[in-house]
Amino acid sequence: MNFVNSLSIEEQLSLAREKYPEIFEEAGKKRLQEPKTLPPLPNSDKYSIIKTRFAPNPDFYIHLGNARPALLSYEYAREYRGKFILRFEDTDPRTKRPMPEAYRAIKEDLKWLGISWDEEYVQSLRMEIYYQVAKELISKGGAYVDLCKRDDFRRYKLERRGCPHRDQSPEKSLELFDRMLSGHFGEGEAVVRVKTDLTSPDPSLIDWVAFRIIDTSKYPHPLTGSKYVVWPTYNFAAGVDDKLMGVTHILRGKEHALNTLKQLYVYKALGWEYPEVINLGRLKLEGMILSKSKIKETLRRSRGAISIDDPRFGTISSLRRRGILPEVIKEIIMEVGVKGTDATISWENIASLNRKKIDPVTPRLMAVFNPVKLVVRDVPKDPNIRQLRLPYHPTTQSLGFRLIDVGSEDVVEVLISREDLDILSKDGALRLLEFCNISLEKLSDSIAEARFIGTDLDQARRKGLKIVHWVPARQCIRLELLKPEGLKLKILRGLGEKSLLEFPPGKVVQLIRVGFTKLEKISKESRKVRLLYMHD
RNA sequence: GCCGCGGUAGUAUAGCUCGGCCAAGUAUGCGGGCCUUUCGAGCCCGUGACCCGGGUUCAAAUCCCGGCCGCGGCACCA
Repeated sequence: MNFVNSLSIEEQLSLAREKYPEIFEEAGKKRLQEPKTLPPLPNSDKYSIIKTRFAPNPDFYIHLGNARPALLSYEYAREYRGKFILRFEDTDPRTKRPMPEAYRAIKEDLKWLGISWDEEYVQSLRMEIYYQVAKELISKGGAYVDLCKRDDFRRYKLERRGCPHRDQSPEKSLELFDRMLSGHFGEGEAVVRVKTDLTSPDPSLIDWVAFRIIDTSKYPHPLTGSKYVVWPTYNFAAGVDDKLMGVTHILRGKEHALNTLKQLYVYKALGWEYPEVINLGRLKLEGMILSKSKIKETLRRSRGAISIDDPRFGTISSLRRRGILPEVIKEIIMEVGVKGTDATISWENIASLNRKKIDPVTPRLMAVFNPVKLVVRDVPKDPNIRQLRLPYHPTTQSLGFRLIDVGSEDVVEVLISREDLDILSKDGALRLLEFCNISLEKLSDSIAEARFIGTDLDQARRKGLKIVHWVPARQCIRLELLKPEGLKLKILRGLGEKSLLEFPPGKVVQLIRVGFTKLEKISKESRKVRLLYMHD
């Protein structure tokens, strides 16, 4: 061995090749691409049926970051032939007030992502269950009702001492709990605390709050109104539900890492076993807003001018509007994988995946921005030349074709973009895509004139002519293209083929040499369309 | 302040558990070529990374220690 390492790499390789040729054959073979698969779940054989869950707070719409735990949880449940649960965590009617339409919107977004669920729960409808468990926990000495002022408790905690209520009997706490339930206490006057290790180095862990009082006459819950005033905190409700619902594997954002430790105290006190936990890193979407609070603020500031599916947001509805296929989102999330590292998803990557999928089935049309008029002389008055029948896609025949008639006048007027006119003036000639080759005759501020020199594509190739898109001046429509650029939303105005009017709203079309776009609004009467720019 | 997690090309990821198949794979991006009536797609070629410093070892992306950087959490939000 020592001898081997004293050789150069080349010498080592050739020596090894001589002695063990089979190793090298193996290595050459496994270069093939493998599809991305999920790593196995920890301790999956411990459970007879694998159960995962996605537990959003319906205080807002979900975004790409939420799609990570949702999609992975769902995929795992499927792979292990287990069950997947959807659970709405809406136990804070005060600071995270549920948004009534969010329950529905989240389900819609999940369905669009291809996610279906076997069970559905709403926590605010399970209050009696939490009360029940709380009573059990208190009787077992795992929790107590604390009447301390918030600041007083903090002092006890920082000194690593229990507050006076900590040692009161379970009976006393149960009695106080009943008084909480009956509405005897106001906000901040009483809480249920879970007994934890007082010596924990992390003070936030110590005797955390499991229930607090929320005055629902002031902050009614959208589903239960003012019926309840004692509300479980996230850690209590989620922890208890995961056990009660038989969840075996929890996939959630790493911001919950500490919560696992908190909930463990409840589990220990009740003799439960904690599910397997996988903490996931956060997702960012390059150049887009994902943060709930930022989206809300932007929405508020726009005063109704923009909506939740604004293309600058990373919400699921925005990606859907942007024409991104759900399977692309799925692929990206599978690619990012099951781990605690944060990832910044690049828009280029999403666009590339999406493009490859839609390209073969997307009609291609022409539209011109920065249009300038170009007069073409000497175009033969041959219907074969002047009446064009153009396929929507060069290889996908089934997409059909459209007719472009450039008219029968002596001169043909077309519009090309300002940038392409520069090409014409520089090269002296170019090819109008699918139409004819032209050479420049006259160019001034007010007029651009060219001459027909043939329809032959091979001629254009031989001459190295650039091929540019165009629209006929006599029959074109106005269009507006909404294009997100960073955090700005630009509106580009241009002219396009009239056959754009024939598509239904929501149709994705490729504007040749511009990019993929989605038709959002079509007005046949005013001969105008509005498109949303998707990606190159 | 305290606690936790993580660091492989511009971006994302494979490899790290069990050190040698890694002169580090793949996708995207970028550069070039071919093909193609788009600046799209396809095909081919190229570009570019193991956070830093020590240690262990014949051998370290992989194990150990220290540092640096990033991210997350923190007390009646979820």
